[in-house]
Amino acid sequence: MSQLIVLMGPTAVGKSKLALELANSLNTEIISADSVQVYKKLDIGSAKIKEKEKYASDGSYIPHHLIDLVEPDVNFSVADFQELAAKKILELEVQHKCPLIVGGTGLYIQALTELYQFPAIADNLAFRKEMQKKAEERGNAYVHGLLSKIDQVTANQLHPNNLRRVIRALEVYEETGKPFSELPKIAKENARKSKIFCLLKPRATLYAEIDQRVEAMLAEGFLQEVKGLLSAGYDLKYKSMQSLGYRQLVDYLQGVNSYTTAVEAIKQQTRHYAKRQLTWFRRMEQIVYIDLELVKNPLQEILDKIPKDNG
RNA sequence: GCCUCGGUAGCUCAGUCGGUAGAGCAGAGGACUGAAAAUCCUCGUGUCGGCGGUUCGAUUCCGCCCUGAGGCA
Repeated sequence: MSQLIVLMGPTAVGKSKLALELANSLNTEIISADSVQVYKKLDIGSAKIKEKEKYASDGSYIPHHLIDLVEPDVNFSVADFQELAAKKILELEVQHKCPLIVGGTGLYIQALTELYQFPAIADNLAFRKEMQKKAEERGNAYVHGLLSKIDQVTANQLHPNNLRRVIRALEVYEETGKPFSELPKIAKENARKSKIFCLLKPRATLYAEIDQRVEAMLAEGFLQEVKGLLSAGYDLKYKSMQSLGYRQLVDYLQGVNSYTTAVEAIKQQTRHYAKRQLTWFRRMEQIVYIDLELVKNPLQEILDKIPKDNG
């Protein structure tokens, strides 16, 4: 089994372009690890690569996988990603191509590199709703208290206000009969080696480029895209539409916000998001950081650090 | 020239009946196992425009000056 090559980095840092050249050099294909690009029709706002852009500088076509998997009304999850990515990785290995994972969704990447194990249960939406209602009626602390009774360890780790995850832990208990903290979490015995590269830029540069990219998306017709999605019946109740940029433009189109407020909010929240991504990356182990402002030839730098016995 | 209201954290502003000040936003740090572009937690010292006066003590009261907005001539 070959090792995984991972190229990650915060939003707007310039992953996609470098990924094309890297994939070409390694004679392989790209597996995207992006929680929004999995949705069809969310193109401009997710900065999805266009068909005509999937060519390396020497003209070679680079296939991209795990993009456009489901319609916007399907709720896609990490577990889905993990399963599909594993399948795709296997397919590439059969062709003696080393899997190249490219993306910014930390959880998705870590679910792959650390082989997270997820309990084999279906979403219990009714249960979630019920708990939500309890929280509204009796407070977050009450629901957190319910968790304390059946799983003190997880309860201690979760802030009572982090309702979403408190409810999830309760749901897992409801479905499996076991406390969330006692489930096996990582399948270490099957762990595969991975070489992880993280692209960086100084914070100020990154933030300036985020602003520019938001403007570029709007110039490209982001608002039209959101209008189209809304009129096709995809609204904020779907998680795809709760993605950055989409939700703010929906707010504008529904009269909640002015256009300028919406645009400013997109920029701000994208900055916050980039910061959260960096926090996530920082905790991952054995990351090779590539500062794009310091490294002259990032492609070469990466290639030099990939062990030759690969693939 | 006169009158009125302002000048307090990077921004918008609150406040101190005189005991050196606090919110929101921005920004920073963190958590994260089936919503993750989601969700959640933590972090606020700044010549309180300047110089004087009164006072044990002034950002707060008084005077002058600088400065912004509006009004009257």
